[in-house]
Amino acid sequence: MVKEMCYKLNRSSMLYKRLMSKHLDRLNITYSQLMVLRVASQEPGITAKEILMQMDTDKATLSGVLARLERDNYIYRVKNEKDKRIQNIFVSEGSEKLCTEVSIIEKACISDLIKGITDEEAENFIAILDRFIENQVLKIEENF
Amino acid sequence: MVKEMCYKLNRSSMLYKRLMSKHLDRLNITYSQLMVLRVASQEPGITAKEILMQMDTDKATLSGVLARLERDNYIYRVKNEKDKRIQNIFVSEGSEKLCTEVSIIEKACISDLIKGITDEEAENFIAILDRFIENQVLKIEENF
DNA sequence: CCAATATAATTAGTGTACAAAATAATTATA
DNA sequence: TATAATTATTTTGTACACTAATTATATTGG
Repeated sequence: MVKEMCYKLNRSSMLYKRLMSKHLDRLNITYSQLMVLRVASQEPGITAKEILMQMDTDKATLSGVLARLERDNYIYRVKNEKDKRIQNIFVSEGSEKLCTEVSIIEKACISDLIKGITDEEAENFIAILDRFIENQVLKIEENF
Repeated sequence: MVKEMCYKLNRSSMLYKRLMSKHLDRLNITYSQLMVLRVASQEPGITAKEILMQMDTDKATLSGVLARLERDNYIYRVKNEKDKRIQNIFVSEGSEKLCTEVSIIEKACISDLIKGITDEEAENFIAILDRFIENQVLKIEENF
């Protein structure tokens, strides 16, 4: 039962990435990059560490994503003078526009995915998923 | 709402892979490899094409997974004489044992994940997830 | 029979996830 | 003040997902 749940969660996640990337290709940005860009645009001067805390991803992965965002001029980084280990991250001009543009695409992209699922069902679904995720986090922490 | 669902599905999927890979590390096999090995062990002489049809993954990805499974002696491949484009896949001795061993680990690993979720809730959850996945598949096909 | 087409599988290239190690700068401690 | 520990980030190495292109073989229509 749980095995089935896990398998299907994985499958759904894979399908979502496949679907989104098809649409994002045209804008020359990936889903992961976009997620980071969104967080960064909310808080000018944010550091990699702070992004990490908000996103529960891996620091090495984030490092790569930031490098590619910088390479493609979506963000720029400024060395912090007080603490030279830190770089402050700022989104470039136009990145904000890109974010809203993507939001529109995302809406269109996911609009049909709730077909045949009522609001109540979706709510119950999310509630159970939340509990499941909580259990997963606990289990991971317990196995350090 | 759907956006929240998608985000959480991704997160749960990521956590599951993280959790499983921690346990599988000891056995020197990855989750993807295991999934393929399981399918292959069900049907001796299966071809890559047939595995693909059962698993909805990418043929290039599968090619890599099979190469690593062969490299580590979990499977071996025999050129088909009738159609030389095809290789028939067989699992090596001991792979069956590995599969059952992993099943035990998997059970222990996911046992706590349903805590606080009743059987009925899990059933409803899977039913909605199935509908959601169906919609995703439709949407992907529609955007070719 | 042969050129066009289809099929099975691999290769090359990009991006992502994660572990482990390295680097560089800061802070705590003896 | 020298040394140790911690922190922020990058680098390295492995595995995957996906796209596009390629290789090798089979099949088909003229």
